[in-house]
Amino acid sequence: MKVELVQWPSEEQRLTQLRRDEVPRLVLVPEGMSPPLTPDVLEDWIRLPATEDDVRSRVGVLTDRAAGVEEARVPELDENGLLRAGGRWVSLPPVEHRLMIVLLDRYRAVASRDALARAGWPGGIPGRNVLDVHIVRLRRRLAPLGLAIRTVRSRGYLLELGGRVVQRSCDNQLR
Amino acid sequence: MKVELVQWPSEEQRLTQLRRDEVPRLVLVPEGMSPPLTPDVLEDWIRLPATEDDVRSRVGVLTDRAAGVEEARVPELDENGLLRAGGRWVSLPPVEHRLMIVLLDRYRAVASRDALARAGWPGGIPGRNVLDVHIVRLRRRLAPLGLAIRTVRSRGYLLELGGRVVQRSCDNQLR
DNA sequence: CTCGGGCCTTCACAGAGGCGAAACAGGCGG
DNA sequence: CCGCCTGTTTCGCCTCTGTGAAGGCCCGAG
Repeated sequence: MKVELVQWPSEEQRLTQLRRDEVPRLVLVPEGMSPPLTPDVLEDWIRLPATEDDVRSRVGVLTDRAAGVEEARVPELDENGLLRAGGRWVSLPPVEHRLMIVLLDRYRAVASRDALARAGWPGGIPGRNVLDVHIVRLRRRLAPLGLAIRTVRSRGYLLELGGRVVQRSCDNQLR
Repeated sequence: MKVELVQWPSEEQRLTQLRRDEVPRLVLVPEGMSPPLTPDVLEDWIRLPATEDDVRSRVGVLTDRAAGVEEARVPELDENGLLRAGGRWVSLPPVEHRLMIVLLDRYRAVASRDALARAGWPGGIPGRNVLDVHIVRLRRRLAPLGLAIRTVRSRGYLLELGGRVVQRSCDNQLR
């Protein structure tokens, strides 16, 4: 991911936004101004005036760290129905667990409604609407992890990284 | 933990040592010299000459990060039932001691109710509800240490750092 | 263009269980 | 006698799941 350069303190609002979106950023601090400090590993700052090499150095380190964070965002599902992604986790109930196995197996590709239905209900699908409902529930559960299930009309569903990590509320979901 | 100041490149060997020991460190880089770069979050560098304030700022951030890393360390339990975590400790009664051994063994992963029951009562589980009650008691004892036991419904429990993480179903809340 | 119908999304509800937690009782050691 | 540890009972909330029903979106037929 690209590292953003932020003027301080003139672009304070933009900095807040970038922090919330977990975008790596380098804050440019003019002489005599005290820097904004945070333990966030995706943020660094540099005192102006600075050489281009020094800026490049700090940007490079931030890029490496962002790559590590990105790596951690790849979801993993364990045998207990625990889904981990982006350093967070949620537990999935039995049905959603089975659905997620299929979605992860086809990660970033389409999982057909049929395959999902067969995986979720090996003994036969109870009702025509059940799958839809469970997809909705799964979506809500996945949102806090930054994952999203996209609909591919009349084909199936597709699991991928969501737009951005949504605040820990279930009300605002990404569509 | 104290942040070490390292001259570069004269103290290169010391820097290697500090990296290996995971000691937070700030590398002092003379003008014209390129800094040693690493994605390690416990290391930072600053270009000389620098003001004392700037050094203090970077040292402060490193201190915060080191505190975070320290906090995240796996809790330790000795054979006498003394549990240490986050700089504090509590003593655990026999049953809870045995439960905690299992929880720590599966730290941050699910420990099944079954495994916990077998560990807590090797001679057989007295009642069907005992485990729940002891988990509640253990929770209360662990809270002051910043540890939390999360429920993974119908599967077991999971020990992790307590605090702000809230994991609930998104479905039935707030109607 | 407009209408009708798939195809999805989401809400509301109810039954069945899992779990949480308080309250109570017995035992043991100081 | 008092305090701590342990087991038991009980009450009630919350979760999981399936079902019904009310739209919304898109596309082809007319």
